[in-house]
Amino acid sequence: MGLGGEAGITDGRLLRGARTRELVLRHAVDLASLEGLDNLSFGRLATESGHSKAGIQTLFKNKEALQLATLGYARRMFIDAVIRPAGSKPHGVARLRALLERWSEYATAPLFAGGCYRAANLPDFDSRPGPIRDELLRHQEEWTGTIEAELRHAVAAGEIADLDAGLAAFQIDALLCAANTALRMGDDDAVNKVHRIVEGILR
Amino acid sequence: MGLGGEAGITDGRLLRGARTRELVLRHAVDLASLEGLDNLSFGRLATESGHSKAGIQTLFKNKEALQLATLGYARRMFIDAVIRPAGSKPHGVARLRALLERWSEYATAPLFAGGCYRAANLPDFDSRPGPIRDELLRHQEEWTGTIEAELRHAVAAGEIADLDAGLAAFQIDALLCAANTALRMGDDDAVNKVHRIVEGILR
DNA sequence: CCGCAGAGTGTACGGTCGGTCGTATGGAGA
DNA sequence: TCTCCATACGACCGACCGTACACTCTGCGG
Repeated sequence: MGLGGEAGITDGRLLRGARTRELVLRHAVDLASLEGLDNLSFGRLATESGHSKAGIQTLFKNKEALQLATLGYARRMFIDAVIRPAGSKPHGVARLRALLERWSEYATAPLFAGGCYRAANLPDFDSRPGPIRDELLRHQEEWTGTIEAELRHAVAAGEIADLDAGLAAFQIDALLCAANTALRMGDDDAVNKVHRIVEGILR
Repeated sequence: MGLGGEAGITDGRLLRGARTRELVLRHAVDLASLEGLDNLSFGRLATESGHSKAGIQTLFKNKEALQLATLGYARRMFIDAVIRPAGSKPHGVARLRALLERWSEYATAPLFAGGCYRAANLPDFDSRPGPIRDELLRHQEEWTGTIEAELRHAVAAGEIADLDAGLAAFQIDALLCAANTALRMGDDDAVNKVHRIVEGILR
């Protein structure tokens, strides 16, 4: 297992690095969802992972690279927790419902300590151009793209009435993000709200 | 004019304080919408406003007090720009449309340099209990509450079909927040998207 | 065996942060 | 006039930040 891509590594040195890199990233991803990507710091990650600050820095060159690595790891966790499991369902409303179901668990249960990493960090970086914003936007479009694709399948199969798939995907993602922060604020009914509204959209 | 509440002050000392306080808050509000409330700093505000760091600190005691003052000032700006102008329209869909129209301008034009201050900071503080989160939640409920009230008026007057006003308000606010970050990411069509979806909700 | 390379450590540097002193200025009120 | 008080300032503190440099250790390839 492991999301670090350490599968094909035979070199013991690189493998050791990949292991601690993943161990650190596991903490970093929680911190990023709790307090934001730019509240990550080498010193803090070092203390909480039992390594030295300089050691962490050799693994992730500079802070921006650390942030990008954290983003990549979070994306892989997201795919494993939400997108891949839904892949067993057939295209259309079935897979769409599976995606939303997995997303609800993903946003509720402590996969990330602070909820969805995208919803937590996109508003932070939407006014700061740069590689991190670009990467976040890429993840965002990847997610809304999957929703939109399943909506198109559903329409093509006649499972739901004809609609603007792109517009509906935008709408659904907006609901999910709002539900994510509502959950953090103690609104336990947020998931139910999304469920009701989306069922209304699917008629 | 002025949002600092310096209207009834006759004491020259307090009046001078209120003036620079407002001058500083004007900068603080832009910074808070651009980079978040906790990226505010006394030193930076001091440099950009031409005062000394200690001088700013005497005006706002704590950093937390500075953040709360900034939140309060942003709220007053929001009310002046969005809620009050719509007050001239009659209750129901008319005022609701006016609210959304003003909100679109509010999120597009540079009233706040980084867009809606609430949408920018709520995801930041949703996992950090404390007075700032509480205040943000209060503003949020105040806003969704006004939307919900107009929806109820519209239903009662028979202007729109019967619906769950609370649920619809949650939905509309979700769309507005999503549109706000979409605007920052360069999606010029975001406002139009919201318009189309909301018109669908109002049938 | 040798030399290279990556992981990991220790140390230091310059900078910014929030916060706290002591103090000076200048209006308000006695 | 004298006292009080809020504004405003400069200097300073300890903490943390990101970064850089000079190491040691260890496993790989020639």
